[in-house]
Amino acid sequence: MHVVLSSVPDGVLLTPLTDDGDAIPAADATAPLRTVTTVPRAALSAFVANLEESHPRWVWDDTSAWYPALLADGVRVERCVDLRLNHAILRLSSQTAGSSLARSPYGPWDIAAATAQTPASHTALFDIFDDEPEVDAAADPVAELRLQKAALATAPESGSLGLLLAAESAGALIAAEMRFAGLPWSVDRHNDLLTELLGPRPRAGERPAKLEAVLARVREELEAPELNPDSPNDLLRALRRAGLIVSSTRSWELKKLEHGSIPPLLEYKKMSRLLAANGWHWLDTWIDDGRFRPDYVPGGVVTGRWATSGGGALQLPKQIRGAVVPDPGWKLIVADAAQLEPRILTGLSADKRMAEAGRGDLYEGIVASGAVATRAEAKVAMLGAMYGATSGDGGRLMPRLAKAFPQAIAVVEAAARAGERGEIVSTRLGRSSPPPGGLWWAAQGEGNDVAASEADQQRARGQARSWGRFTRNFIVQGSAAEWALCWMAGLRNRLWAMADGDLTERPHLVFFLHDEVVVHAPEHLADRVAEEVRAAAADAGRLLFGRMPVDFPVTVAIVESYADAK
DNA sequence: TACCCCAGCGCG
DNA sequence: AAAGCGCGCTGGGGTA
Repeated sequence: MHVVLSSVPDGVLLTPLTDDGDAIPAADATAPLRTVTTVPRAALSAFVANLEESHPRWVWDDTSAWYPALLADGVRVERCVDLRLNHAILRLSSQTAGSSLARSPYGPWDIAAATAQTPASHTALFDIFDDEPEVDAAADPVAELRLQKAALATAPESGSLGLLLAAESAGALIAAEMRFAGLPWSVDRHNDLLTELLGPRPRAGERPAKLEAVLARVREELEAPELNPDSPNDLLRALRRAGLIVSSTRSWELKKLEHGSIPPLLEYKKMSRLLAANGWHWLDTWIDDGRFRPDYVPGGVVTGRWATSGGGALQLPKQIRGAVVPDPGWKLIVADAAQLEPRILTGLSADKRMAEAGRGDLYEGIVASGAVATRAEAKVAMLGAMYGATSGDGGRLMPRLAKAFPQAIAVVEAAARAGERGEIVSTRLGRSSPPPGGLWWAAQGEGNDVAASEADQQRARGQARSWGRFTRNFIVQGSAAEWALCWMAGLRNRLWAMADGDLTERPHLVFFLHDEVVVHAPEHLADRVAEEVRAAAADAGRLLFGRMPVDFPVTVAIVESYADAK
């Protein structure tokens, strides 16, 4: 059974539907909810908790708008349909391009997708709007659900695409649950780490002692007593005045220089970054009650990866991971999918030789195949293949990979060529890349014009290749994101089944980082959690690639601190 | 004051 | 090692 939730003036409207999206037949006396019902807001959680016993699929416009209030009332739900997230997938998927949904004008269900994409350069969707689209208060979730079901029915691979929709929605539940539970964070540990690395917390507006000390050395070496090291302009001028030839103040460029100012300057940059990004101010702002609660944004990246907003949750530097510690009597189980993206490529291409190389450590396997000499080379070559390296070590080594594993490399090359032509590519489960925007097509048009200048042609070629690198990576990164969603969704169910009680009394997910998860669990269950993590990974591999023998090994660490995991 | 963009760097 | 994917965040420096 589906139960659709929507807001009405006097509360929440609940519409029970069959799994096909039809009204519950009058003759069906077994349905737990048989008629459209209005429930006051204050009574919603209890009503949902009660109905949850019959395992319905809750349907709502936006999980992040509905679920936190339920969680706050102690209500965890098993399944949902997040209409906005699923709409975004169906709107763009090549598989549903002919559906009514894909052909309908842009409306309220597109807002999430459009706004999520505006900061990036992928403005294809947003180009369609002249202005911010107006929110249609009457956007009917029942009608939208039916539109989505009809769209899915037109998909040639409706099983895969349906799996993606379910996984995306499960991800939305997980995101809300992780925020609710929070990542256990020790303010004291964090403060200790900062004090050790930067010196004691300074008064407002002052630099910590250790920063001040290295800065003094930089100023002395550069003979620039007034230098503002945080201003790239100022710093660049000072470096040049000292006779150094530099084009920027990037660390990797500075590292190549021989000068007394460089070591303290690099130290300063490292420390100053920590202070600005994850210093005391961050601690005051983001840690509440011993928990870090970032705002996860499922589907926030075009490829289907999650984004976060606020707190920089996906960029927690390794330096401060020591502050992530479990509650007393609990453990952190940190699990990382080893070499996920190359293994995803193995599955996408069904390359048996690469699958064989991936029996153990994939990079060692590539070395053993004779393609390259060292593990480091194997890694660089693999990354080069997936990102589209054209020069450097990656560009040099990638052709050797193509020789040893032609089937796998052909898949990313084909995706790149498609992108260069402005075509759409899709992930394993059917998430499609956005089309290139109007500016891109305009540049191609100018470059192909008979009267095109050399510069026009170069610009067109450059942009075409750039879009090709995007589509090349899209199929791998996007399919990896799907694998990770399936992994987490499966793990979520397994963890729930391990114990009784509220969400945070059982083993539960507290962090997710593209190919890595952290579970917070009572100590006596930690070993079993580790097993479930591995089993869920194997399930995810089968969900995406069926009986294709691709291994997805997971490294698991049971630790007292996130910093202790590898 | 409010916003915008850039440079730089953290993560995968 | 420094070119090749996807992000978010900060402080500087500019404009309105």
